[in-house]
Amino acid sequence: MEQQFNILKKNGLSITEGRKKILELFLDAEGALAHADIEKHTDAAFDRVTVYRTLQTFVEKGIIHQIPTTDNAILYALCKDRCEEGHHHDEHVHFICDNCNKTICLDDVTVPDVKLPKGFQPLQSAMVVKGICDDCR
Amino acid sequence: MEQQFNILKKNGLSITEGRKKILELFLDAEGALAHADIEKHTDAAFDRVTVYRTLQTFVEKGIIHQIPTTDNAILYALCKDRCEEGHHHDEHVHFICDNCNKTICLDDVTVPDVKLPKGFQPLQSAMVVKGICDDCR
DNA sequence: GTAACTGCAAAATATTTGCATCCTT
DNA sequence: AAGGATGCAAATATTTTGCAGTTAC
Repeated sequence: MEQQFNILKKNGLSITEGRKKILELFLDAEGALAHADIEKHTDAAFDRVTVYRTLQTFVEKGIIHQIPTTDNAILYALCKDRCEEGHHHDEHVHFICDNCNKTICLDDVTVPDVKLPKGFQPLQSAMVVKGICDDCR
Repeated sequence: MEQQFNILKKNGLSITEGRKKILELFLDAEGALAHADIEKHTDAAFDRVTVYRTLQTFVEKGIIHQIPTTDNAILYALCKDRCEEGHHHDEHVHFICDNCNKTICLDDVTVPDVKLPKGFQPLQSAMVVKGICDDCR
């Protein structure tokens, strides 16, 4: 069943090879992907620039979201149902393994609310835990 | 009182102009600084490469820590007492204002523990909240 | 004096932009 | 046919590395 097709259609995007392929990667991926991962997995079938533009489009449409990291490499991961255009609800925790370096979306672990100082209004929060993942111990 | 001097001394680093100046910036700064901020504030008095190396050294020594962001620009901020060499305890929440774009260390807000799935061993966690800061409402 | 630190040059990487061409609708 | 998407080339920006000269201790 062409899930990629539906996602693109629903967001008013043209159905193209590149978009379908990149979307497929995300659907298949366990965790999050960096720009470099995508280039690697598509085997240079698409121009580097196209990958940049596709990722940017997907983020704008709310199909994927960005995950903050401390190593100058933005990670991207599929949004779940609650993400909508222009308004992400990226409320699950991400785990980055220090050993295998994979990033895993812990969909079942929600980001806890924190009490902010007076005057701070939260709109979105993200949490990244580093450590050793299940596979690497 | 030469606080910069003490910090460098304590960490076994040579006292140099560049290090003192960059450290001073962090001590004065409200929030976190990006590499670009530092270059701007030092008015090109130091080589770009020196800034990179100084920041790297400070991170290694546990004087500053990196803050994850989603915009391909690592932010740095002074560590508090609990950071030690090679082992950061960056356990407070960071707030990024959608309006003024400043990043603020909420030193009093600690990152809550989350219950991870079986097999995942946490070593370090970071939390970033985006929204509107106190000054911008 | 010696080891550590810095600046310069240059290489390696990463990202953005403009434009002509091709594809989707 | 028209607008959007892609590829290519090139401009920018960012980060890393090597080495020679300088500085802190």
